[in-house]
Amino acid sequence: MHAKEAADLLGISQRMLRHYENEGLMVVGRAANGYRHYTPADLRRAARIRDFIATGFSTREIRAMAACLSDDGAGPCSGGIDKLTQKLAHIDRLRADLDARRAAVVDRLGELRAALDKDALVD
Amino acid sequence: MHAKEAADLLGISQRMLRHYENEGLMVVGRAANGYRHYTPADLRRAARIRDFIATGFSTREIRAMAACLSDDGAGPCSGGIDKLTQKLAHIDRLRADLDARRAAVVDRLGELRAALDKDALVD
DNA sequence: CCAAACACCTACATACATGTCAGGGTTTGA
DNA sequence: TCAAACCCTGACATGTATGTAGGTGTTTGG
Repeated sequence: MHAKEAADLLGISQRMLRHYENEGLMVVGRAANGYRHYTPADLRRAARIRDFIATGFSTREIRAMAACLSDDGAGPCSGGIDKLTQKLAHIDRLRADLDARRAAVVDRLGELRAALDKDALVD
Repeated sequence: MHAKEAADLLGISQRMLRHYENEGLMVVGRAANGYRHYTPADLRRAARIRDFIATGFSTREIRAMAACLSDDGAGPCSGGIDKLTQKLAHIDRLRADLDARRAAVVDRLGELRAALDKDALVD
């Protein structure tokens, strides 16, 4: 599949897709006319890169754990496990935090609605 | 507590701690001599910011959240129920996003560990 | 009282994600 | 065949995280 369709599917810009290549995170085949051709495997790899970046990894870090990117990424990805585990801790802390804050917001929303209802009665 | 101790506890640099302040993510009290004084609440807030940043959120995004999520956020959030409801939707999307990301990371981690175990058997 | 350790601030520097524009080729449908 | 829609490369631009260095005041242990 061509660049635009791939980018649209992944929800990122063609610019970023090219960026992944420039940074050595993936290699994409070309058609005779020089156009990039994204295979399903390419899409999965790009999606992983996208998620890694969205989760705060730099291209440098991602490159260092390239083995974690391929579908069959069994290889020496052990360094990646540590980093991923660390990242999990961050995410879990955030989740707990968001839960607590969400509860607080829900509470305040309840208060405000109660106040509005009371006002409505007075009106 | 002073800057160095706080930074060491949080595992970040004093530079970043100051950065959080410059970006308007937190306000830190000062002693008479001008030295910053970090309270336990400051430390918790800083830890949250640290985690948000480590997980790929920008100070801009964090700032936008802080305005409507702080305990006393009735002020800046006086826009009322609409804004809060909007924020709530935002938070819920974030939660869903973190859930998905976490699940993906857990899956990936499982695959990698399985692969390592298999390698161990062969050894 | 002095030196080491810390604090403060400003500012320059680097790395990276991303956008966008320029200039130029290719595909494709009407 | 012509225009719209794509593709490509390269370069410049911006926002943000983070380090580091220079210059200077403060604390504190010996």
